[in-house]
Amino acid sequence: MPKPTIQDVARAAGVHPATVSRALNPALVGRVTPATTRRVEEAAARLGYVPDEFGRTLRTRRSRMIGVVVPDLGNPVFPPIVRGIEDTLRTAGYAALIANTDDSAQRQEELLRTLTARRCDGFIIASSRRDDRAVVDLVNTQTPVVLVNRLMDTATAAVASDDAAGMRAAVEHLVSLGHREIAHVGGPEALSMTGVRRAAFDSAMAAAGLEVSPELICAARRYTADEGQRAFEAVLARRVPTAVIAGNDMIAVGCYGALRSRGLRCPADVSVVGFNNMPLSDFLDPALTTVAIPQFDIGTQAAQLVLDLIADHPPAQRLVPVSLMVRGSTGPVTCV
Amino acid sequence: MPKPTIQDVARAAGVHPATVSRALNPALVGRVTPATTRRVEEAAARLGYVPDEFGRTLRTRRSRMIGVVVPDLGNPVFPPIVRGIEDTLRTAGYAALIANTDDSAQRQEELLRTLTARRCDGFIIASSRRDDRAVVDLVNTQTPVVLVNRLMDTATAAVASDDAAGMRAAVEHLVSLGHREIAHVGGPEALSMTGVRRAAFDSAMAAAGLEVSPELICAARRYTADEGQRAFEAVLARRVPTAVIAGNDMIAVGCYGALRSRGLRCPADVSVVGFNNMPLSDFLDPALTTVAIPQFDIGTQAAQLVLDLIADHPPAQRLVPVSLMVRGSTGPVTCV
DNA sequence: TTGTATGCGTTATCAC
DNA sequence: GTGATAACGCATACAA
Repeated sequence: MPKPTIQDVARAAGVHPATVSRALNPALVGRVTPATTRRVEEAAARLGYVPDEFGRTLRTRRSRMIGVVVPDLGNPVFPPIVRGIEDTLRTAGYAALIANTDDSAQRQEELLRTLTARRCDGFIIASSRRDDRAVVDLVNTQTPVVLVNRLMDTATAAVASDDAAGMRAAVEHLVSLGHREIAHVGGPEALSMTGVRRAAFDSAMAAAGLEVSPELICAARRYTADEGQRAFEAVLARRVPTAVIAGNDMIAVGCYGALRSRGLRCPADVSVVGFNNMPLSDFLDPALTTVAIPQFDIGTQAAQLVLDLIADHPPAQRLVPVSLMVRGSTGPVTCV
Repeated sequence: MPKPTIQDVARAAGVHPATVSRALNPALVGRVTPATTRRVEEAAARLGYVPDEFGRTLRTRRSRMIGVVVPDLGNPVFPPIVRGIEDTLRTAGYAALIANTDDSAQRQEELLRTLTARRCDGFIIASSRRDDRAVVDLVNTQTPVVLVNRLMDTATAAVASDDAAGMRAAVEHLVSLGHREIAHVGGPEALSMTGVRRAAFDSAMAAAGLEVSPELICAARRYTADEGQRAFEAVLARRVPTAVIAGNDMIAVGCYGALRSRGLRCPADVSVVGFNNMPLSDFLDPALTTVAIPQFDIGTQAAQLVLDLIADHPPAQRLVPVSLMVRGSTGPVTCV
């Protein structure tokens, strides 16, 4: 038997469909007599009626769906964020439509088109390129958009980790261990996060009175272990630093690989610091010292911000605090 | 300006909306004159018209959305599966609506209700309890359902890893290293996967001519590192085996923790084998020997199966091959 | 308090 | 080959 509609309930309760709609709408309590309400509720329960979100969307022009755009769910930092988003949205009666861009601008544009065609009420975008026409366009059409880990301008809602503070803490930690030759392996230049963390690295180094040596800086082509390894191997071929700060934990894992492939030990020869505190980073070999960002919380806040935008609140920005998790991958400089 | 509708395109092209629909439908090529088609396509391009999936759903009664139900996206084994699903669905013009159950039967029931209210065309369910009324009901209503890692009966489409073969390979590997005292830490009894892997363990042990000692068997309350550690600590308090096979990799990570907390070394004192080959399992300390299941591929196949069901193919079942990844967490029994 | 009428965007089905 | 029409399920402004 097909799913019962509001019509079926109306027939069963001997009332008009509109009355069923009102009786079942908690916001309209008092506009229907208790007796009628009870009859309707009974009929609905008996038939197993669940209001069709689709019909509701059609009428209200609200789909209660949020498009969630991430670079790659396979990167362990994103699942906790997505869970935070999903839990918060579900509690509010919303659903998340998740899409992966693999950092491709073209793919992202397609996805946003598709998600728009599905009438998403808003977007949470955790995948931000520097030249993000598609996102700018979206914001300009008054669509609720929340950026994750990117502040665009004050008119756009966003939640981001305090990367500058994190980078300072990382550099200070390494300096306190005696390091002065500190490398940085960032991600793809096209992503805004890369620039933010790179700039944070530069100023943290300057604040510590250290020079940033150009030959100790490089960019992985993606935020993955493979590309991180390849990038750091290029650095090591030029000069071996005493420590490296990676653009994120996956790149840090790649740095582990690069060190191994050259017979260097971590942290005895080179200390490694990651970024994000992704799941399992504490179980790596060695356990990774990393700048912890509150992943689940970032997801929660992003969801809350997009719900706020939908409720016509002005766009807000949140900078969430980070903390350095000191583990086994960093140690004092060993004299040769 | 609001999103253009088919009406706007019709006006701009000087034709009827129905003609626009036909002209833009690749399946109906030839039913509209080339000249008209070109006029329509030009108007659509000029206005930036994208057919509204919502209106289409209303009319065709097909939402092109698939509900994807997983226990917890935070478990590293699921993101690759979900990516396989999502990539395949997107290529076919479908979208994935993802929901986490946290292994709660009640939550799963709610989610299925919600997803049904959103008119999902089908479901991929990777979260299967033994007593899964909600899923059985769903299947009975002729809704396309694909189970992941659970075979229910021959009438239900499913894709599962060949856990029996994997468990045999794990036991044989340990036996070849001289192990005879092999423990098993499974997951919650209520989940079907737990029973499957437990039974596979029993028969693999029998096939190797080994006794299964009841005091070396136990069940974690969840498939997490914390619960795995707690469960294995209980085993260790009774008797220390020379090896343990975990119900999945997160439990194996918990076993690492339990060994450490008792001052035992892996693999010198106790060898550990995991299940799933989740991301980063090769970067753990020590690198985890584990039964590898083709996660992305499982997702791809699950998506294909649900699309097949929607296309009215009969339900198919796929048993995907597994392979044992031998790494640092297993070694020969050391004589005391 | 309840019933009536309407429209959301699209496409299948008919009629021309 | 193209136009007209109806229908999908619901919520709301308006009428009774």
